[in-house]
This record gives sequence, structure tokens and C-alpha cells, in this order.
Amino acid sequence: MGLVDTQMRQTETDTRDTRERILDVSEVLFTEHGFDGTSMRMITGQAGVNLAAVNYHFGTKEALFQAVFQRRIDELNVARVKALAVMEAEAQGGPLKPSRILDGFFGPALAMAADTKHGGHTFMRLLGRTYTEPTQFVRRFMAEEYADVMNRYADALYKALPGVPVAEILWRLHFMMGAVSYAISGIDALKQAVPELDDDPTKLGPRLMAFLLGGLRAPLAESLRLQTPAIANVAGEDGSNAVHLNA
Amino acid sequence: MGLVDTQMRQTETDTRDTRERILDVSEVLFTEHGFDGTSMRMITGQAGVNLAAVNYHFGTKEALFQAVFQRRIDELNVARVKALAVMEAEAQGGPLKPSRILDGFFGPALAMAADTKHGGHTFMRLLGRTYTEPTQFVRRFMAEEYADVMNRYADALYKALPGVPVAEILWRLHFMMGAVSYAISGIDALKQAVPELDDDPTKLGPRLMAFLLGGLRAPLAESLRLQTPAIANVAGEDGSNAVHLNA
DNA sequence: GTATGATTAAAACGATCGTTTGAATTGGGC
DNA sequence: GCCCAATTCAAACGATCGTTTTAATCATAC
Repeated sequence: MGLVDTQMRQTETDTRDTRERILDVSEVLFTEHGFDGTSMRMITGQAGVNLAAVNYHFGTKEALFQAVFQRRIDELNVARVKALAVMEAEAQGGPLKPSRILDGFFGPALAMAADTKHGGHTFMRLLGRTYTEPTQFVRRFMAEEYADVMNRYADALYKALPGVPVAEILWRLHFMMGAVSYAISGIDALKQAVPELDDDPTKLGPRLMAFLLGGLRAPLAESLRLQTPAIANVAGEDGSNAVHLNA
Repeated sequence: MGLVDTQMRQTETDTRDTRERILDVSEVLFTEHGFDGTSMRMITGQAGVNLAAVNYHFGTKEALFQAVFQRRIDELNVARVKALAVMEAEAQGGPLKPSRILDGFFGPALAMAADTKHGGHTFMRLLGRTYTEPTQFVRRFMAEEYADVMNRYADALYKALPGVPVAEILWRLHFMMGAVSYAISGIDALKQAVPELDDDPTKLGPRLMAFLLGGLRAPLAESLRLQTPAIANVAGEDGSNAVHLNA
């Protein structure tokens, strides 16, 4: 046992070098060129390992993508659950402030996105994109791991915002995730459209938080409809097929 | 001239059949499998045309993707500009209601996304994704066409929301686009995480509008910071590298 | 030293990729 | 009828894809 253990640890240390080098490079390439746009030769070439190394260590290209994904999302989930647990312990059963709940949920994501040195930013762009094009593997992943974390935060928000239905909270959590995703990934496109825009990275957090809190605490749609009919004609040529965004 | 014109029109009618068939099929396949994940043989096979037809009519695969993109985004831009022009004419120089401005901007997008019969929904998913992974072609597109529409709506919002800086409006427009993108594309992932969620499509518009308006009209970050310190510890193991979402 | 198991290396596999070629087919103008 | 341009078609091009195979190399246990 002891011998095997020593040997194992040694070999594991060896492989971790190659394995992690492959993972790091893959993370960047998958983000930049997509799954199909990234070839094994691009990966192994840039990682400085043999072509067969990926198949040896991960089995298949798809399994490699899965490994890239798993490594980061586990880290993200752990940070989110831990942040919520700390806050709930402090509150001793009482409700939390919505702003702090959002901090706990989106803080780890933004922190990871702010890490441009170790691929965190790269991965968050990959995650935000993958969320809108769920493959079979990602679907299963969402159901297994993501659901738990989302429901915990939805519960916390439900306590913090009395009177707001859970379904509404989940939808708004979903909308907020979209806003955060664009805040992280879409900056390039935004700067392309408006080059003169102030994109001070230190202001992004407050800007985003202000927006998210406003959206989260917005009056419900039912009461809103009474205030604003908001029936805009956004139709085709003749204006017949009007679209009612608020109806 | 007349003869040539007649002949041209006839042949154009002929090619339009193949061309549009290719465009329609490509739209679906590019959305579902991405650019690299879609092969010319998948496209031509499903469209019922010869393999060489794409190269003949569009020149190259990338040009085909560009054509797919252009067809829809032109339609979107025209609808948005038109909706704004109508509202501004009615208002006779006065400010517009923010809810109506959002209707004008996001109404056409949601209307297109609601069109599941003719590929509109498909394309909106493609657009939302492409926005976060801008290729060289999309970058140029953003700068040329998207910028104009965005700035028009930003100006309208600037008039409607006195005291809010233009930069802030642009950022919030950006955040809102993320929320809308997730509302359109991320439903599958959301349902995967929370299967019991109420996803009545007729409620999506009001839900989204309520959220967007809340985020748009939220107090600015500067004043918000005074109310909520909102410094969450979302750090790693030791809690040393705390993240300040609001600082 | 030798044996053993894990890792790396070089080479090749068949399959599929986007694109091109050149001939066949089409359809309207004379 | 023929002509001509547009389009379609079948076939092939070289390149690249993910994966497998087989041998070489390495580190460790005995």
C-alpha cells in the first residue's frame, strides 16, 4: 500500500504536469475557437505535448472538454455555496439583504472573470456561451449540480423578498445571469459598437450591481401593466402584426 | 435592357429558390451546431441541393454564414429604427416613456424570437451567441450597423432619463441585451435546472419588461454604494482575497 | 543490474472537411 | 431549330480531422 501510494503519487505528479498543461491550453482554445474549431493538434502543439497525449489522459476530445468544464464549475459552485453558508450563519435564520445574496452568487463569477492570468476570465466567457447552447453533456450538468446551487439562492432570495413568487425569482435570477454574462463576454462587442465608452473595469462591479438590484426588486409584471400599457408597434411593413411586449 | 432585365428576373427567381433554401437550412444548422460544426454536406443534403451549390451561389462557407446573418439583422435594424421614428414623431420632440423605448428596441427581437415557424427564433439564438464571441466579420458588423441603432436608442433614453449619464445608459442597454438573450436562448438550460418552473411563453414578455425597467431605472452606483456596503467575502480557501462586488 | 508499469513518441489509419473542376442540363431570346 | 448564359451535377482534389497502433522512453521496485 505504502509503496503503491508513493508510486502513484509520483506518477500522478508527473501526469498532472501534462494533464494540467493540456487543460489550461484547451480552456483558452475552446473559448476562442469553440469545440469544433479547436483541433487536437492545436491543443497538443500549443501545450508542447505529443498528439496522442490527449487521448491517453482523457480518452477523447469530448471528455477533455468535459474535464475543462468540470474543473472550473466545481470551483464556482463551491465558492457560491460557501458564501451563502457564511452569510446564513451570520444572519442566524433571519433574511439576508438582497445585495449580499447577489454578491454571493455573482461575486465568485466576477472574481473568476477578473482573473485574466490563470484562465478564469477565459473560462467564464466559455461558460456564459455554453449556457445558451446546451449540449447533451451540459444539460446533464445543469440538472445535477447547477440546480442545487440555484435553488439555494432562490430560497434565500425568497426569504429576503417577501411576496415575490419563487418562479419570478428564478426568472429574474436567469435574467441576471444573462446580464452578467454579457457584462463579462460582451464587452468587446460593446466597445466595437461604441468605442468611446467608459469601460473602467473597477466600475463594472458597481454598475452591474446597481442594475441587477434594480431588476431584482422591480415591481411585478401584473402591477406594472396597470401603469404602462406599453404596447409598441414593432411590426412589419403594414403594421398589422403588432407586438405587445407587455401584454 | 428590357430583355436582359426579364431574363435576369427569371433566373433570379430560379436561384432564389435554391439560395433561400440554403439560407433557411443554414440558419438552423449554424444555430444548432455552430459554424465549424456545420458541414457543407449537411447543409446541401438537408436543403436538397447539390454540394457545389453553396460555393456557386455564395462563394465560400464563411460568406454563406455572413449572408445568413445579414438577412436577419437588416430586418431587425429596420424594425427598430422604424419603431423609434414612429414614437418620436408622435412625441413631437418630447421625451418618450422608457417602457416604450424598450418596447421599440427589444420588441422586434422578441417578435423575431417568437417566430418559430420561419426560423426567427433560431436566428435570435444565433445572434445572442455570436454577440459574445465576435469574429472579425461580426466585429465589423457591430461597428457599422449596430452602433447607429444603439446610439439612437441611447439618445432616446438619455432624454427620457434626465440626469443619467450616457455611458451608464449604454452599459445598462448592454446588460439588458444580455438578459434578453438569456430569456430567448437560455430557457432550455433554465428548465433543465428547474424543471417545475412556470415557463408560460405569454408571461415572458411582461416578466422581462418588468425586470428590464427595474434595472434601467435603478439608482446609480454612486448613490447605491452609500446605502449598501455589500462587500461579500467570496474568496478562496482562506478568505484572504475577498471580492468587493460593490466597491 | 532486470522487470514492470506508466508515459511519451512517431507514424499511420480511415473519415470527413471545404473547395474546385469540367461536363451535363436547363430555359429564355433570336 | 440554334445559341448562350445560368445553373446543376457527379467526381475528385489536397488538407485536416480524431483516433489508434506500435515502439521507445522513463521512473521505480526488486
